[in-house]
Amino acid sequence: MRPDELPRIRELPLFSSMSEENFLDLTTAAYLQHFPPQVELIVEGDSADFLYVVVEGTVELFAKSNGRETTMAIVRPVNTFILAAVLKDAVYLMSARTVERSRLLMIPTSNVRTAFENDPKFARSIVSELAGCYRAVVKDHKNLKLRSSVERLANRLIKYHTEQGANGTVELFHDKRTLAALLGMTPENLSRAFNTLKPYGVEVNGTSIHLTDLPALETLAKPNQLIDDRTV
Amino acid sequence: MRPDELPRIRELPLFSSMSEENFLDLTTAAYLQHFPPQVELIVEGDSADFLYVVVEGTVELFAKSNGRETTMAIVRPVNTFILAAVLKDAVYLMSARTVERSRLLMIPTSNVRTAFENDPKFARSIVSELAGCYRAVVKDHKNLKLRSSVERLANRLIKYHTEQGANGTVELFHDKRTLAALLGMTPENLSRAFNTLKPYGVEVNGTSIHLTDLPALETLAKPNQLIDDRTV
DNA sequence: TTCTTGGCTTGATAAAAGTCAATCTGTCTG
DNA sequence: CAGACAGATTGACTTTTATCAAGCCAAGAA
Repeated sequence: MRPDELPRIRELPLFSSMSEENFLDLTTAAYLQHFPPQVELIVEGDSADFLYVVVEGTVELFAKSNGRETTMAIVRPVNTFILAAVLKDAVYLMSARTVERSRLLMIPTSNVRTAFENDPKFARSIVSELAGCYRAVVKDHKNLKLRSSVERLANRLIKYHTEQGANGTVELFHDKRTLAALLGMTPENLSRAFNTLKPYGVEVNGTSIHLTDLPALETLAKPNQLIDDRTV
Repeated sequence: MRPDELPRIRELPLFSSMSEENFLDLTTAAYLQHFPPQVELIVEGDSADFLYVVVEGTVELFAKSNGRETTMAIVRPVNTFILAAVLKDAVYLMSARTVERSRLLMIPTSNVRTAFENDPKFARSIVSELAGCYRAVVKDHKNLKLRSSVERLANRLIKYHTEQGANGTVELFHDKRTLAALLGMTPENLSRAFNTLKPYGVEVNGTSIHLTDLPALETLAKPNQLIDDRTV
């Protein structure tokens, strides 16, 4: 890893409170690497060798069963993935691939666990990160079980809109087929869901979406903090 | 708490490796209490006051949104619930109610976090427990996104069958409406799904189910370790 | 016993979502 | 520039799932 990149990593919530010594132990063992788009980083069922941190780019977590495939999550900077498998020394439950050219920090499993034992503050950060991941999946699960596909799309648009500055425009950072899989529906159905939302002020232009009647959209979507708010 | 009950708690994976001193600190602050059936223990949105451990009985975790309700999980002895909310000092994402008369250990949030700071071995157990919870939800999510309702039922029956000794009989420890909600379908649809499975050797008798043709059922269900195996 | 009750099942129907095939559209490439 | 291509959309249709209403059945109460 280039030494000038260390400070950026150091600032991440996961690492900011640990001791300098333990941070160096972790990072000297780690790799910071570029990957081209569409590279399979890990395959579900393999044993966990590295903890991954997305420093730049986008990573898709997906899962397969019985010939079907679905997107589980999109990981953007700066976030980790497959932390739970690393901590349990278990096999991955999800596969991961890069969506675009990405820069990833890869920390060997054993170093993560050593740092966890030696540095109580790092242990605290790990737990906070892991609990956050848990709560994110619970929210996804509630979303899927309690809402129709049109409602999921509407709420997702409102969520992105808020996160992107609430200026009337939403930019999708992944293609629509991925959005469809993320929302648990087919691409065809996503198209139709967008049409259903047209009367509620949703104007689609490729990956750029204008929301011209947010109150109407919210009336339909009925957003719920305990599902849609990332920070809760 | 009665002193003769301490040893049983002590043996739980979550507590077995922590120091005697810290264990006593935790348990003197905790309450071990009986609850009748159908008591609402916590409500989603409330802030996390206690970590709960189901010592005896059954607890249902559920969530509501926009007038709809679904079962998120059934917690049986000996397991914890809402650990993530406690560790993040956040609000509950799920509500909980007793299904039958149950005995629960309630540990105040602040004591859990103190013990986490003071006892590295307890911290290790907490992380293992939390990672396990995370992986359980990921499996549930995969189950819901990658399978039809009949497949979910078939796999659930196989799972229970394995866990209960694989002797040809499965006993449901919750009523069918709860099973339906847990599997993400309506009670009517569960009834029909059981009918669909009749040709595959599934004989229903109230809450007791016989599996007379496991190979056929497995051919239909296509069980997947990375979804169905609790221990992976 | 008879009545009531709640959970379960069944049937008819409707809505939601998926599938398949065809078409469109913008981008890339030769 | 034309052609190829991938992603997106649309239409027709099927399957899956939900909804609503009615009936069944076993357990508990009078």
